[in-house]
Amino acid sequence: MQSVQSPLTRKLGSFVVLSSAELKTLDDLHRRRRNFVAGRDLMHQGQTDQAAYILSDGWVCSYKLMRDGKRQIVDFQIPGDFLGLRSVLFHTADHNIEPITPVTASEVLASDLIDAFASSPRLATAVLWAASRDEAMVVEHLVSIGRRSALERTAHFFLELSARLKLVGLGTVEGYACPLSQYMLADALGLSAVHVNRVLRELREEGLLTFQKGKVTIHDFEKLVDVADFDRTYLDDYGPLLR
Amino acid sequence: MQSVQSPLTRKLGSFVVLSSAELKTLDDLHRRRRNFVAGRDLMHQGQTDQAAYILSDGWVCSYKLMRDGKRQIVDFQIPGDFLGLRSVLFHTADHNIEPITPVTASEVLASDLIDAFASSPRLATAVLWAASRDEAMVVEHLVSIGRRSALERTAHFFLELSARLKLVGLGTVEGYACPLSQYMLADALGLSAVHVNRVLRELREEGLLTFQKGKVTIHDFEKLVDVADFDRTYLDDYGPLLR
DNA sequence: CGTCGGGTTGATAACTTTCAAATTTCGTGG
DNA sequence: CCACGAAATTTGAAAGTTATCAACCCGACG
Repeated sequence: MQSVQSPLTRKLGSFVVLSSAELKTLDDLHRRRRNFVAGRDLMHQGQTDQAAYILSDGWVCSYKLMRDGKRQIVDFQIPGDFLGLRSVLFHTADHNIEPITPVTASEVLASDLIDAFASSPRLATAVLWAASRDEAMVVEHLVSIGRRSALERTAHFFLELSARLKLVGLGTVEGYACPLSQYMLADALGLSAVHVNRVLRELREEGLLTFQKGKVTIHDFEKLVDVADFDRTYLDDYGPLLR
Repeated sequence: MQSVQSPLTRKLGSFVVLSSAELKTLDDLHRRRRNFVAGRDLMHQGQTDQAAYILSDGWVCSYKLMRDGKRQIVDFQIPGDFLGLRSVLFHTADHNIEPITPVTASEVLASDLIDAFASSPRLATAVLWAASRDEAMVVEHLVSIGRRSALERTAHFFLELSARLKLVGLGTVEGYACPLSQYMLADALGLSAVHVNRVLRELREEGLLTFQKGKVTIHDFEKLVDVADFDRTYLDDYGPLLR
């Protein structure tokens, strides 16, 4: 009987009411804990037969590398997120995963998932929901990079992160801890690091938000939402999941 | 007993060997045919309780609109593709779907899918694989828009389309029919229509490919792959699916 | 201390958009 | 079969955004 919920439990629990049996099943997925150091890839493109993971502590990023060395970060994962679900299905990873901080994650074999789903269809639905939500986020990143200016895009990024972190108890309306460098931001936003720096300065000078020393402080949530054309229903309230 | 395979059957069949019972099940999903005219949205953002569809004839695009009217096309769907799978799961569509040509599609209810999966787990795997492949494509579009130049991005786009169309018998190494306007291309590639036009001219003048009058002609596949930094294994040969 | 990885700033270059206008294509009705 | 209008394509010129290059600063760390 543990008193502290895992981030995954907390996230799924906010969308589906979980029975104690389901809580136990979720808990059991967290056997096989692994630790990883920052900066050393945890998975890379082309690797076959990787397991999936549930991230319980720390941040990672999923990215792709181009021939010429440029990279595009597809998404950051935070506690409660799955890593490499798609790689399991394909038997081959199509992207890299790099721990940004020291990371604790639970290895999940395909069979674990199948067993868990068999024991609770509601859990299966919840996990599928989580996976679809991840896909919706990738789509939103695509829209950001394709059609938002650097400023709008950056604002949107921090708002999305804020919504996600609040969901697992790692952030408030005021702000949150954010261990990213401006280089990583650049690779995620499709910008150069230099330009990210300028955009951050502008956000700061406009009184919208400050990102300094690993901390994001939101000064004016409403104006930020407006600048970013951020959809409030995007992650918070994705409609009734189970009826 | 039909002599011509549906595009979906053809696509799935190229990755999983399907038994005649499975072929029959797939065929049964194509009850409830619907026709749609070009240009009139088939699904739009916020709509609840949409069915999913299997596209059997024509092209559609999935897109999102911004407040200021800009739009980003997330992907085009061609015969054999699913439409709106994610919308079914969320009970709410998070994007719009517009028929680009007159379209024939089969409506698929959630219950149809569940029944089909129950009758054949292999089919379930195949469909999941198709969904993951779609997600992989969105990721690749993200990379394209984030880190490839307009020329590279456009080249990559046409190569991807080529690979997809070949899979359902609608294209050859030489080229394919492509009913897109330069405006749509622009909305998909995150460029302005004017610039798309210039890029197309450059591709033509470099002897790489021609896109004119609804036809794409590939002049130099190898050089195109090189320019686009296109991964040959990307869609053709995604590793052994079922073992 | 000395170095090294961020972060910051200015100057310049490159790429892409925007605006405007001409040209071509294509569907429709005469 | 032709004429007409709407839509799509094409091109030039100018403006705007973002990248690149080059310094410089700063704090962490051996």
